[in-house]
Amino acid sequence: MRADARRNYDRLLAEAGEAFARHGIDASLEEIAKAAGVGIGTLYRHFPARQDLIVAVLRDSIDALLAEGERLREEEPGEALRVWLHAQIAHMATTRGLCAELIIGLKDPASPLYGTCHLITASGDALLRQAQDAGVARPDLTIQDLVKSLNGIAWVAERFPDDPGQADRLLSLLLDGVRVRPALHEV
Amino acid sequence: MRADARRNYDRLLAEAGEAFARHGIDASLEEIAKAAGVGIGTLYRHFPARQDLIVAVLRDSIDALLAEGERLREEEPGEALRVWLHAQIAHMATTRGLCAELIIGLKDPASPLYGTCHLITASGDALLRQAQDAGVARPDLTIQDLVKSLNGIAWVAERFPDDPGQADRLLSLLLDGVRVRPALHEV
DNA sequence: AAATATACGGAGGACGCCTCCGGTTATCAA
DNA sequence: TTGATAACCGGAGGCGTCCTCCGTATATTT
Repeated sequence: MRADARRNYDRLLAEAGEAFARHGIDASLEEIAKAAGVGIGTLYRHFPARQDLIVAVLRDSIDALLAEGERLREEEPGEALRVWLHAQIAHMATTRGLCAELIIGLKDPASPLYGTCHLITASGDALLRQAQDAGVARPDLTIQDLVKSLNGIAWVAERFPDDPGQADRLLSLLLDGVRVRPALHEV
Repeated sequence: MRADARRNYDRLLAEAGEAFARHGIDASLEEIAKAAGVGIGTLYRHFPARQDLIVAVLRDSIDALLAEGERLREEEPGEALRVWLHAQIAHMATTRGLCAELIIGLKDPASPLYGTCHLITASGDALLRQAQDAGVARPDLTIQDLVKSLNGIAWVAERFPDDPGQADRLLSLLLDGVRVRPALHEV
């Protein structure tokens, strides 16, 4: 990689991080290029799709999340799952529109986010299974549905930025359910 | 209202219904105007904001939903709530992007959907309270959080059109919770 | 039939995405 | 040091969408 290319790549990454944080993940790519002092063509050469830019920006925080998932396997299963869920929600709350992008990455093998999303899912799957084996989580629940519910919660919370407790309340509801007495074999 | 205006209004409504059903609620307004054989200016005069068009298109189905809510007050509380939740989900699944629009209408008093959304919420509130009084729904749950969860589920399901059971599974999960034994006073 | 209130249409400015290619520059070999 | 060349850069331009504005046309009324 040529030195000038590297320089531009780094600048773009920095400005993209800034822009995503400020304007959400749909920030204007032309703005990002301009802020990086680079033509729009250069941005597209380095990051052919918006998702490529996203994965690059998020790499560090996602690595941290995966490490946390690893660590939690040593904890008490029920609590480990709860903490993991909170961590996921908190991460998605980091950037407006992120949950929408992640849910696309979850189902579209062509998305640059596909691999990452499935690593996260696998990380959660281990914790869910532990909880199920310990008898503290419904045995018929799949990690796919759990992750989707999580995305849904993050999506909702994103729309109520004035209510900081929103995501936690919805997550608690998901954990405990609407019904007072759960009826496992009713549905 | 002048006769030609009325004619154009009706045509726009019909074409909008068609377009929303086919392309989702973000369908191009210029396309709708063209399909109705009308200038874009005419569309904007009749429906200054996209939401005005949406409420007009949805009026009938929402009236039906409200009537159903009314009817359900006569049923057994727990079952009534469950049916109502399913009906809401089914309605949102009608049009791609609808749940996103509704959740905006829920919080923004300036939105043309505000009134409608709160009528629906009120309708659900009656059923939730009945269920709570009957001891079959968590007493600390608010209708606001319940409706938001519903929107989240609809949003997720919208992204998995190939999985028709998606919404129902997530709704069941919401009803019964992740945990096997709910811990009411734990959170 | 004339007057008037009402409604129509689409040009045009703004913005965002993405492609394409003529011009520039870093790098390496001689 | 000096070409040669492969790699890289920039932004104009085509496209689609939103929304506004105002000169023109037409329904309605007197």
